Amino acid sequence: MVSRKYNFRLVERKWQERWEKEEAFRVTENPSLPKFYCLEMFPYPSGNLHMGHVRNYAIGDVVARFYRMQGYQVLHPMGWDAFGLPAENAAIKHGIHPAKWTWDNIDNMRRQLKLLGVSYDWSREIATCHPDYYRWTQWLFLQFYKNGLAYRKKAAVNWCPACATVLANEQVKDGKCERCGTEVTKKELEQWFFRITAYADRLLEDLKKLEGWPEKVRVMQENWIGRSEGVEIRFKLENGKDVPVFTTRPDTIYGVTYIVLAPEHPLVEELLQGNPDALEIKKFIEKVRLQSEIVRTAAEGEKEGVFTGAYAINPLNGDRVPVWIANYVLMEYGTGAVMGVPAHDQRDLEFARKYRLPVKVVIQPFGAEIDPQTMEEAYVEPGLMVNSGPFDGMDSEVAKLKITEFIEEKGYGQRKVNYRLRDWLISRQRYWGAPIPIVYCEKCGIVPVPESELPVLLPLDVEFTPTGESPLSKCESFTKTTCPVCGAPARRETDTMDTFVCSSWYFLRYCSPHETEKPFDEAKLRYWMPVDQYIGGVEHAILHLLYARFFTKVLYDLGLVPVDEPFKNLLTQGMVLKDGAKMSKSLGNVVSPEEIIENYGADTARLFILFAAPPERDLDWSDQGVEGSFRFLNRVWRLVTGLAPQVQGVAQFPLSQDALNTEDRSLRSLIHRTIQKVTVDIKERFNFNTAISAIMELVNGLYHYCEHTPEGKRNKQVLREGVTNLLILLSPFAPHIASELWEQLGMPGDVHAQKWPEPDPEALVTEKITIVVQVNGRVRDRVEVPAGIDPEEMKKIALAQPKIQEMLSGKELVKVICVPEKLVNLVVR
RNA sequence: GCGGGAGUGGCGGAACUGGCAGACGCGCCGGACUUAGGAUCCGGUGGGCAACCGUAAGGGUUCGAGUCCCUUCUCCCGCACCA
Repeated sequence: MVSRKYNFRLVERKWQERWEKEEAFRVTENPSLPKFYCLEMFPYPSGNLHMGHVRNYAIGDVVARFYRMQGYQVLHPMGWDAFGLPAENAAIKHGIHPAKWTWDNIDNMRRQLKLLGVSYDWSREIATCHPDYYRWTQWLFLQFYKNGLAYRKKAAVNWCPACATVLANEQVKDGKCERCGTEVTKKELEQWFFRITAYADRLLEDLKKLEGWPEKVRVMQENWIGRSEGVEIRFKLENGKDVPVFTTRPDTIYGVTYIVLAPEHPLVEELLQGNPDALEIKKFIEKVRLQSEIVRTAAEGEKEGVFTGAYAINPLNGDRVPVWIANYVLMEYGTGAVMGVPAHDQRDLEFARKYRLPVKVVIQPFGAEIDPQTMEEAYVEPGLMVNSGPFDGMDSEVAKLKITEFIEEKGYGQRKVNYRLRDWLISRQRYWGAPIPIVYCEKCGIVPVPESELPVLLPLDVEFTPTGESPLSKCESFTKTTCPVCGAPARRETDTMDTFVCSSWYFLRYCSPHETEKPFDEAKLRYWMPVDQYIGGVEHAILHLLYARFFTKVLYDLGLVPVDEPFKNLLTQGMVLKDGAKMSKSLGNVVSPEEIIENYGADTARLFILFAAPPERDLDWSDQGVEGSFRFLNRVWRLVTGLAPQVQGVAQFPLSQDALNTEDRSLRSLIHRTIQKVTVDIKERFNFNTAISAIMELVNGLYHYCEHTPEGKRNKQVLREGVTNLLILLSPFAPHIASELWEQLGMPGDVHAQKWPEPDPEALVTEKITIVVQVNGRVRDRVEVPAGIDPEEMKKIALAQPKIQEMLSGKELVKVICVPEKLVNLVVR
């Protein structure tokens, strides 16, 4: 029985229920099949799906369904990045417990995801806030700790007053909190760090392996890690102490006219002893410390400094240079001290001019001369060495190496590689996160919680106050404990872990989500890892993607994970915009996925979002575009239901091309060209928009065939071939309607379980082709010729065309270019 | 400033290694069917009456350039006193 109208609500509900009941997308390891791990970044359970999610999961589902039909064992899981601040804010604002808020949100979003019809193996669902999960997050923390990769230190850290917690460097954007936009301040706190800098080199080096990643993301990570090679040189202070400075320009060392320390530099204190201006200087230091990150690190920011009264000796030429303190030197990078070379460094020049410090040129441009008195811009290019003792006359690029060698020989310093990357601050003064499994004992100090006592459970009966103070620190039943080593009364760590810790290993957990003895089963990791295709927003280019790589490398080194890179291929999708702007409540341009699904169905929503733009590009939401996609699905529905009586029960005989007439052949050719195009577009190019347009052309072609061929004369086998392939090709994009029509045609099995078709080479062969005839590069005529035509023959035919003859009369034929089976270009004068 | 990407009809976007610019869709115009059509089906649709002109602008290479090279402009994204 065939229903006439496309009732998407009925169709979608029916198939969603069936997939759920049959657990249609559940997978297990099957060593006899090739595997494919398709992963989309799991969402934070904010409560509702937004269009960005729909796009992300629609893309992922096309990939997953496609590979499944290609015969792969496809792991396609979903879960929840469920710890985080919004849950806590909801608790403060509405008095709902973060746990309840989170779990309710998860329920709602799971429901919405199911409305989308994404082919997940729901049996593998995980939530990072579940004790069965965060137990292993804690366990991993302990492994890091045992291996010296988790440590505690006091440092000036980023503090977000609004979130009332510290932040990692990666989570500060333009001096503002990446989450809430509040200006970040500095706070001196003792905090937990992960030693990601120990992996800086490998994180950088292995980017080269990630050929399946967008160049853009690799470059961003490269810049973030910020490796620079240089020399650390010790300048001697007059009190006998050494000040090491880091420079990438040892060739400019003879041009040093002063030394600058960061205001936080440990030597500052003693340098000021006995200085009558010490009070003034300390005031300056205090002022700089209070300067926000934005002011202090703005490139165009005013450089400010004070003279300490002390001098240092340049070890290479014995110059006595003043030691200054300035706001533009950062304690966190290098040694917290730099050598000032105003002639060859723009920042130093600006500083020197302001404070009337001498400028000394030590590199002159080849064939030119710059004057230190009048120069307005530092000369940073290579050139000829001058004023540099034994190195005079050398090319500065050569001198760079020679001076480095000289410094090392003399013991003035050594080569050094510095990174911009800092260690990852993972402590958060918040409640809704994985507790750091550490106990502080008066006698034993920092004591890790024994693995057997994990998880350190988050207590549920805590109080939330609007001040944002960590509820854990006030929860005595939690903080009061005994030392696991000596049994004495002890205090628990009350900070929780950055949620990025939780998301740094979830892709491993999916491989064995119910494992109770360990975080993951190695045999299963060996089967599934790495993730073959990872899909998500580019906003995680540094944060999550760098952390996840770091975790994978650490776990690889510990022998726990068989791969050292987690994500083989990465697709970063563009944003979903409305009227050219990001969808936001304040702009009032939010389109709700649930509303679209309600009015048009999930298939339409998915189809539109995949058709409107290639995945990496931003996509502007268009209500009319949605209408168009909806119209197309209706067109498919009418076509297939209309043809059903003609193709039902028609056997799929091997077709012989010879038996077909011209129309049948050309339809068959279209069918197979479509198969070819859709396959390539999904598999090799991720161009879902063009894949869908090819399917649309097939539908147009089928309509066209029917219009021009009366029912009695239609070739039922070709029609059947067309309609069944249409549904198969459509099924990754619009799975519900494809499933329903497949069933209505009486085809055996489910469409999603069909083998992905391969184009028939015989059908792809066309006997006639149209070639283009150009005169002087301009198209002048088109001729139909037999395929496989000899180039000489092509030329002859081209020249014989009346139009061409006419154009050529009275001209001299200079040259004939022939692209076989494509075009003939006649060059005339 | 440095790095990455992008500029193609009224709009979203096609065009693999240089070889018919504008596929497909939206919108618009016309026709058919209709009591009606905002449904559906069919046809048309870069500009110009034409020769011709058209892929941000200018130059170059080539028989031939949206595609390759040089110069410039605009927009988006990332990083930004990192020594």
